[in-house]
Amino acid sequence: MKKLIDQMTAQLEAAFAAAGYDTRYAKVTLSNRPDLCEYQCNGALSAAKEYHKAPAMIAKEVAEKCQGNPAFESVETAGPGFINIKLGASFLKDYLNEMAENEKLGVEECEKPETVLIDFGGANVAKPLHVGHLRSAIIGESVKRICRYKGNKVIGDVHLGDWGLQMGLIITELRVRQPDLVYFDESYEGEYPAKAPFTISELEEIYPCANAKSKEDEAFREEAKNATFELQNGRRGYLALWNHILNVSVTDLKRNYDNLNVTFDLWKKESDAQPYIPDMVKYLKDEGYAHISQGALVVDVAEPDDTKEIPPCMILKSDGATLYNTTDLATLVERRKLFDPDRIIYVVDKRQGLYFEQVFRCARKTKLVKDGIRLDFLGFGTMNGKDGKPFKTRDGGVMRLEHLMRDINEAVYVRMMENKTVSEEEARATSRVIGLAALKYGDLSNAAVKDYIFDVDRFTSFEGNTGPYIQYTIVRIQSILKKYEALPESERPASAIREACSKSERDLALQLCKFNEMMDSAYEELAPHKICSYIYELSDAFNSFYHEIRILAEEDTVKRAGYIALLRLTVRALETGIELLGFAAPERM
RNA sequence: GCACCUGUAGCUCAGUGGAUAGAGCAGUGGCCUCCGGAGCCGCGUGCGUAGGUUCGAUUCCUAUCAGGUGCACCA
Repeated sequence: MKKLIDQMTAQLEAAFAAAGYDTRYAKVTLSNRPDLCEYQCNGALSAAKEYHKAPAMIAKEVAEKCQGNPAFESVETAGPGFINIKLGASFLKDYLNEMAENEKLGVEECEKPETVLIDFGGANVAKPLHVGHLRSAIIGESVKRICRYKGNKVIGDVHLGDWGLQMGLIITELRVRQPDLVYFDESYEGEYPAKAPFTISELEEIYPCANAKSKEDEAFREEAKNATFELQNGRRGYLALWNHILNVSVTDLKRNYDNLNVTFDLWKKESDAQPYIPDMVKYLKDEGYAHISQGALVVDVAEPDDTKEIPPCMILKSDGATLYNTTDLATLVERRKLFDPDRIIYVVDKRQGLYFEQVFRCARKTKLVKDGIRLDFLGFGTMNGKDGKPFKTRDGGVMRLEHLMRDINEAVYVRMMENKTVSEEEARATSRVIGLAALKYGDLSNAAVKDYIFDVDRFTSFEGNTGPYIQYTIVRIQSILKKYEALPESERPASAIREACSKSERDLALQLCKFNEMMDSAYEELAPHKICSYIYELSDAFNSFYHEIRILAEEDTVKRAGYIALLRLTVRALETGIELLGFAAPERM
């Protein structure tokens, strides 16, 4: 369905043409003076120069060509040459009814749907998820849903970190603790036990311990490096241990992501890309892309018009070992082979911006990726505490994601018990749904690139621009709809949305019309926060309408049915919005 | 040193080459015989600074200041 603003522009194009002006000046925009008009066109101002004519004159001529057009209630000129537009009531009503019948609320799918792979989550094996992973998961999930809504084939990949030094560290520490395990016996040739020799909580304790040790103990670090090397070269016992670590971790990660309502289509891992490395390195050498610099194998990626110095992209370290770059490049090769994506979006901490710039340039230059592929780096800022510094626990440690969610749910629960007389059991269950909304909306309502301040008190206060407010509005509308459905059928005549007859009703209608425009821009810019502000404004518009109009008490049953149709559309827009953000509304709250 | 990101109201954040820059919180004054008051309706403060381009700049460009971040063998 064509965006309302484009339909307006088409009308204005006809008027500009009829008045003898170029149609490129006809662009209609949302009014920034809602007191004067709903939409506006500023083209007369810019056309003035080309036609050597006063902008007000041009505006007047164009406005005259619009008179009598049923799409408009009025087209007037104002100031130095603004063209102010109000929509025709009937046109507006028709637009909404068409939107209501459309499965996607009028949002058009991409003309050329793409295969989009989204790399997000940032999880590592054997490390618990902490707040640092929160943004990647939340933003990535929403971006995934937005891209899918626009009709693309979208693949979400967690791309697990399972192959670096961390694995060597864990293996080495395990060896210190349990030297007698068969995994360390090189002469052992039998089957290894099916059960892991550790639990997830032990694993989570082992890694930080080993990591700390490696920073102080040179010998331990060397041993860990060696273990990493042996693992990567296929030492049987280490591979078996690695498998255990992987299984135990993934089970735990899935549980955590489930709680966040975040899912992945793929659970690929760094190690999956390993088989592609030898051929890739050979190719880079044979084709003359790579050369030795300071002992390491690198590909130059600097370009003449760079404003900054871009270091070369390293393929192999001077000791011949692979590194993160190698794996990421090999992953691109793997993805091309398995999925042939048209676009890959990395949802990663913005501090890795330069690094990804190198990788992307290298991949393009060496043609490891297909021509025309879009490689997007969606970098996000840091989540800070109230003091403006990176979010920490009270004693200065890294906050685990589980604990963060538990705290939020608890805060919501406490508030629910204060407010209403819901059963404890129901409050428990509902507080999880609301807590998730508070958490996600609090994050997503900020532009991703910016650092933002995470404030539990604010997010769980449930007042103003928050996830719970949106949920509340949905619950409220659903409650009205349920009451309406319970009426006898004879009192519920069929009716579509009717022409608005009050200011608040018209405002609500106008806000609904912007849905597909908003969606397109959220998609173009990969900007979930645009959905947040839209649904907030829509909730606001609904609540004003609700306070002004007695919906169920309306005696004219056809008129009442028209209101109900408007409410149904409103609640669909809100629910679609939160669905795209990655959370849902409870039945009651 | 070089580069990137960010500077908008007391606080947390939106926003735009156009007319009078918006929300929420906090403060404050109203609204429950009425569909859910987690709500609604009021009240006031701001585009870091200086130049430039433009009919018009908070937006684009340049300089400058402040905060954050990054600059090949970590990921």
